[in-house]
Amino acid sequence: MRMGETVNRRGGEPLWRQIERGLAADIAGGVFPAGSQLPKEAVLAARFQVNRHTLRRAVAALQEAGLVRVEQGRGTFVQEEVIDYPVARRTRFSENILRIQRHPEGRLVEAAVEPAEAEVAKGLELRRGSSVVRLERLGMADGRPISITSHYFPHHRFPDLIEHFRASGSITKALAAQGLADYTRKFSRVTAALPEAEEARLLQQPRNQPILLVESVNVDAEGRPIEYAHSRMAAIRVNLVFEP
Amino acid sequence: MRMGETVNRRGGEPLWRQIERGLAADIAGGVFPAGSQLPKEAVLAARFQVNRHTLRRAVAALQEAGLVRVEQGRGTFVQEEVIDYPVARRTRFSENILRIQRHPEGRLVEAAVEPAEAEVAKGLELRRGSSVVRLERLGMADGRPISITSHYFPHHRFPDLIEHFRASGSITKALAAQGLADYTRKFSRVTAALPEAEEARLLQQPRNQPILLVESVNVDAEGRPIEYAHSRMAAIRVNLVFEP
DNA sequence: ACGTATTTGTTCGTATGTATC
DNA sequence: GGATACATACGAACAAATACG
Repeated sequence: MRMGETVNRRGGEPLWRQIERGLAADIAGGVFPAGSQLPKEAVLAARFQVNRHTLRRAVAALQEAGLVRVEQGRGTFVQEEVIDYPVARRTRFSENILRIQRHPEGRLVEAAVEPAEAEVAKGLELRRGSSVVRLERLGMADGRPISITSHYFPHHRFPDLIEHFRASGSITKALAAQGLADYTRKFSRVTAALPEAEEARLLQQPRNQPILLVESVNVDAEGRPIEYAHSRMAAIRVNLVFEP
Repeated sequence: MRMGETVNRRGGEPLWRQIERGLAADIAGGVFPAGSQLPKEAVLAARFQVNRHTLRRAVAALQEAGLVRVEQGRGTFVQEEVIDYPVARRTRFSENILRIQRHPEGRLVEAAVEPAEAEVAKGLELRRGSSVVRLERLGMADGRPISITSHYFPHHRFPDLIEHFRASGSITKALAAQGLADYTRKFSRVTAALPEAEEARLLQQPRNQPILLVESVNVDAEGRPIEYAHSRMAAIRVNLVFEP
């Protein structure tokens, strides 16, 4: 039998507090991994041999402490660790993730050359319909999906970007290979929405948890826009941190 | 009978385009105010005396143009105008709203002196339980609620802040009256969530539309934290814009 | 937790007008 | 005129998401 499945009814310590400790230990110990669903209240109550009310008191304490998230009608979930994702003048995905001591990974979802939509053209200061390179990328930290980003670049300036990206797996390196030494963030525009089915699937998150929408433009040393990007980030896993 | 309720089947112009113009005019004219729900498809189709497909084609065009938002199972809603709320080193609510040519308003929801919670204490670099002033404020632009913000200040440094705020209605002025000439934003941390019932009520928004959570710290000229703030902003109405 | 009603989304099929070669 | 392609319009049925008791 696992630790924490019995309660001491004599020790003077409230039962719910013992259960709280037990569950907290299970979460910390990886018995219930981050993001996973806890067994339903009735099962846990039976396991600890207490009334459901007592169990609920313990879960309420865990929620207060930020360890779990209770969703009415769905269940109780282990709260994921939230990543502080820094956004500054020089914002590079891999560097950012490494900076916070995590393992970055990127997966190319799609790559294409296509005419620019209105938004993209505006961001890149091109005429609508101009040829742009689009890279669709899933960003991960420690194996968990963090962001889906659509990157757009002017095609005339970076004609072989897709090949370079495929070779290096890094946008910064691909841009360097195309002759761009450095670039900086001009602005970021942030809002939130509920994800489309496909976005929720890629980000491995429920559809009723919001995502952060980040629109941004990067410019070269002369201030000319070289990238327009549109990111969707899992809000349960990410805090965007802006330090001026 | 109102204009735009009949279609001309002879003029050569597609029916759906006439309907699109009619609805767009109704929205612009305030017949359907921002945020309101349009009559359901069947009703509109009957009103224009066309098939539901034809009506849907018109609504699709309106959605493409960003005038409405269609939600399966709920209905079609007039899209609210989105405010670009700038966040920079010097971020002042009223100045920001004025800068984007809108009329700012603030309503004090609550004011109190209380012991600091863990988060607040950390942000203000105080010991937990230290006395802090809390101002709960609803920010509005052109009469529409934009944000609910909990402002926290060290009580020992600003003992009469509440009175000064009640007198001037401005945090900047109240701080000035307490001897603080200027302050700047140290960082902003952004995430998103679905609103509590009370938050949705104050922000006059549906509970299934996310809010932006902004945690921020302002510091004085010497870099000492003077304000910790926790904002909840209606994501359908606000874009946060960060320019480094 | 579950069923029912409401509302939008999708997919058939059919018919008509218009522009092009 | 005829053949073809395409956009427009209507009808019916079913699927999917949501709201509500």
